[in-house]
Order: sequence, then structure tokens, then C-alpha cells
Amino acid sequence: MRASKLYAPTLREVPAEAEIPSHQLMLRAGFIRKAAGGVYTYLPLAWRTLRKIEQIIREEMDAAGGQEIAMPIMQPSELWKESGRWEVFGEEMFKLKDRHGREFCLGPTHEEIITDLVRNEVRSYKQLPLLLYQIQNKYRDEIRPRFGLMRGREFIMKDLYSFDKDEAGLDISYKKMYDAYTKIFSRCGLVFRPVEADSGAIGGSNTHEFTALAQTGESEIAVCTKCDYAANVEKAESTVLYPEDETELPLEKKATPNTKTIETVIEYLQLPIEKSIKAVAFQDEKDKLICVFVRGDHEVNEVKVQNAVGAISLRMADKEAILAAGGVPGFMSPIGLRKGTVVIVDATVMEMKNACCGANEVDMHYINANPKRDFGEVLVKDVRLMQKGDACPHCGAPVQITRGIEIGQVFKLGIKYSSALRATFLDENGREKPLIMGCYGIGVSRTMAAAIEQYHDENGIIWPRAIAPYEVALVPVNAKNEAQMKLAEKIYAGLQQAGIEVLLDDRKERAGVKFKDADLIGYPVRVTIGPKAVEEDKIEVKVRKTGELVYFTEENYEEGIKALLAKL
RNA sequence: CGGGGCAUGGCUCAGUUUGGUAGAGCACCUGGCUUGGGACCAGGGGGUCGCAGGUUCGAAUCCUGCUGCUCCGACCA
Repeated sequence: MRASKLYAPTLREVPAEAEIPSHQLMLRAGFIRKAAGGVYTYLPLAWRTLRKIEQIIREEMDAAGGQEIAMPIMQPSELWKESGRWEVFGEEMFKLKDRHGREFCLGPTHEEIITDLVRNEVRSYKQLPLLLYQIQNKYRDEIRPRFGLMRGREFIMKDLYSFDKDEAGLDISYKKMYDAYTKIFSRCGLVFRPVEADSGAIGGSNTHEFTALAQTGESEIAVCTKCDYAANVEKAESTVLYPEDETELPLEKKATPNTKTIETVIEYLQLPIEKSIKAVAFQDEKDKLICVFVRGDHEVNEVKVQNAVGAISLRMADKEAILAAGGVPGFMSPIGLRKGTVVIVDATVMEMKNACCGANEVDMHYINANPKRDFGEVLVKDVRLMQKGDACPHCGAPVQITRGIEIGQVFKLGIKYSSALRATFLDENGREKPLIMGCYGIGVSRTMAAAIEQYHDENGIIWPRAIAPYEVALVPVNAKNEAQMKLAEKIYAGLQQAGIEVLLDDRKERAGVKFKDADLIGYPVRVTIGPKAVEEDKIEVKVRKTGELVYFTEENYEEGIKALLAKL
């Protein structure tokens, strides 16, 4: 490719709308342009990188026994109503109607379509296992699209669905995908961790997220400092903390004026924060009130609460709802709430001794509350968020909290969709059974963004070789110097013949401009053709990542560059 | 959905407070000069100031409504 023909408009200045490096750099380097909030056009450079990522995915999916198909983006509402997810997805789904008033949506995912496809065609266990996948656009009407390709409303995803005759088969399919994902992200050159995760709205039992480590990531993960345990904090099981044993003192009510927050209460009562109990009230999608109590220095893990009560969604409770249950906002207590109110007490709170909690009266708190003695009938669950330094549930060593970008997820779905949509087969004994399913996604466009988050510097992107749009930028320093241009053309042809993807910067620009653009776009290797190359047969090669300079001759530059690339 | 902010040429922004008929840098076109890290000189093109109303002799500027973008929040009672 010649730079004079390449449509890659680079920007000197940072567009005002972009915040994080990947978004800024993709705009500046001429990879993407925005069409609407969370919707982007991929320009030639981005498209090349995306196709490389897709190709790596295809190779590994095919190697694992997957077959590629293409399902519709526009999907009929009937299937979604049949599975019950027309409502579950709700506002997050783009819905539309045809001229006859029939309802459709733009697919946020494809479980319904594929289950429908398979239920009509698969009859026998002899046809299993079956692994089908596609690489395609997905649509989700995010509350707040942001960070460029990181959280778009239209994005590219690879999704594979596995169908097995039994759990053992699902375990094998799951393992195949888990291993394939590890290979894919390794080949893309990313630093990542598979982490245990919550299964969320998609449903299912067992799931891992593949998370690219990056400070700009939106998901928080807990990583053990000793063993290989890693989990999304939403999922991470917190261990129960036991305080030192104390004699239980009698419950006592105390006036605590103007102490609506934990900080003010402990300040007023002169108690350590570990002696306080914090209340958070939610309402589920049916407006049912759920009161949650955690230790003052802990945070409520909403996902755990949701799972504990089987809610579809949670929001902060209205004042009215709290009052109706006998609670007082700011001074809520498990003691004295109206009978029938759902109360969840975190397992660690249950072990506390002589703690302080609200008294369900304005400006009043209890001290010396002993949950086991005083709280009565309550639901005891692990509902707190794992924090830095908490014990690893596997080996007990302290965990670290770090951030990452979720680039892939593998799920064991079981029979959730096959039973809802009655997708069955006949087993060896002629018995009708629901198909055992798994689903496995990779955010392709997000993976590209994640790579940039991990590999960039103040000058631009630094692509891992495997997913770089071009491997080599060939830069003649002076476009008007015939000898330089002639040599550059010769090397251009030579590199192409050697199977190296090369971009020749033949633009009539000054050297500085071409160097800046090469750095910004992030070609792994730059070959400079200047006076040294023409007069001394010294072909200068610069490695983008390290800044290292190497010189080759017309005789050996092909092998030399190949050897350099092999290391990137 | 709640709360901020913004909307002026392709990009980054000034001008709005105090109304008087639109500007800078970058980018683009022409010519010259220059060529190892985003040059320079000269000339030039391009904007109904987001949209719709209103006030006024006169509106980018004041008022009303709308739209879009963006940031924060929507768990810590």
C-alpha cells in the first residue's frame, strides 16, 4: 500500500470528545470516525486490524471444531417473547416495527435465533456436539456509550454456541473454548487474565471472563497475590471475617444527633468503623423493598444481592418505601422493621459483637448490637464487595484489586434457552431431552481498543505485530530525491515479495511529518531510506516499541526485518 | 433517568458578560523556497455561528422551546 493512496486522515490535535488513549489515538491516527453516539465507521487501518483479529479468532474457532455461520441482525420479537427476554433486556434493546406493525429488534445477542435454528434441525444425539459461531455486529442501546469502541451501541462480536447431549459434553466444549480463548488473546499479544464472573442477564451457571488488564478498564477484578485465583469483584466470594471474641453487652439505644452517615456516627460515638453496620435499601423490578446490611467499611455488592433474592434489576429504594416498612432513611436498622420486610445481613455482620447500628428513629442508634442475638429472622448471605487485602477464597493470601477490560466471556448456559424454546433431541435410549448449551463471546472491536490501551506511548499506538494494520512502514526521507525513491521502490517490492505487509510512505511530505504519522499509527517497524541508505548501503530500521535502531544492507534486509518482526 | 457543560469553516478554540453584520492557529488550494522529527514566505477558497420561534432599527451575542454531543451521578441512608 502507498500512503499517498491510503485513506487515513490523521489529526494533530486531540479531538475534544475523546478521553481515554485508545479513543483519542484511534481518532487521531485515522482509524475511526464517529457516525453517532457509540456508533463508528471503521476506516481502512482499523478494518485491517479488525480483520486480523477476526482471522485469529476464526483459525482457533475452526481448530476447536466450530463452524462459521451468519445469523440475522434483525430479529423477530416472537422468539424473544418466547424466551422471556423481550422484557428482561428492556430498554437496552433496539426495537423497531415493520410497515405491518410487526415488532423486531436489532440483535444484542443471538441465543434465541440459534436455538430456534437448532431446534428445527437437530433430532438425535448423533448430531452432537454442535458448535456454531459467527462474527457480526451486535446492538445494545447503552445508557451511556463512552470511550469510543470500548462501550459502543454497535460493536463487532464473535459469538459461538455449543450444543451437547449432556453435562460432560458441555464441560468438554467449555474447556475447548476456554483454551481457544487463551490462544486467541495470546496470539493478539494481549496481557489478560481469565477471571471468575457472575453470569448476569444471559443466565447460566458457570462463567469466566477474559479480561485485558488496563487501568482504564471498566471492570474491577480481584487477583490473588499468591495463587492463580482471579475473579470479577461482582462475583468474588468474600470470606467471613471474625472479630476478636468479646462478652456481649446489653443492647442500648443512644441519641446521636445529625448522624446520617457512617462517618458521622462513628465520629460521634468514638467507635472504630469495623464496629458499625451500614444499611442500604433497594427495590427490585416489582418495587419490593430489600434492606441490606454490611459492615461500615464494606461496600454492598449489588449483583450478590440481586442473586440472593432472584431479582431481575435493582434500584435505590424510595424514601416512601423505606418509611412504609418502618425504616427511617439514615437510621435504618434490622431491629424493628415491619414483619415481612426482606432483610439481608452480610455474613460478616452476623459475626460482629457489640456493634452500632441505626434504631429506625431519627437521630437514634443502637450500640452493643449483637446480630445473632438481636436481629431475629434474617437472610444471612455474602453480599459485600471484595476489597483489597481480603483473603483469597482458594489459598487465603491477600487479594489485589485491579482494573481490566472485558474482552471475552465463556458461559455454561445449560438448558435455560433450550427448555424455554423447547429445543430437544432424542438420546441413546430414545428419550427426549433438552439440548445442553454454552455460549462464548469475544468483543472484537473492543479487543482492538484494549490492545491500544495496553500498547501506546506519548507518540501514538504501538501495535503488537500480529494485529498491526501493516507490519512495516517504509519511509523515503525526501520524496524528491530520485535515488532515494528508486531504492525505496526496490525495497518495497522486495518486502512484498518476502510476504511482509508494508506501507510505502510516498507522500510529498517532509520527513518529520512522515515520522510523526508512522509513530502515531504504530507500525511495529519503520524502515528509513535516506542518504545513508543510498550512499553507504546502510538501511536503517527502527523498532517502534523499543526505539532500537538496526542497520541492514541491500543484501540482508529481508531476513533482518523478518527476524525483528518475529520477536514482536 | 437526575445534574452540569458545550454546540462558531474539516480540527482545536476565541468572540457572547456590555447587541452594531465573524476571527486565530492547524488543515486545504496556487506559486516560491525547503527536505532526517508535525518548516518558511506570498496569495487564495471555505462558516445562513446546532434547529425553530421571539425581543430589537439591528442578534453568534438577549429570551423561549427543541435537538445533538459530552461529563458526572444513578450502591455507601
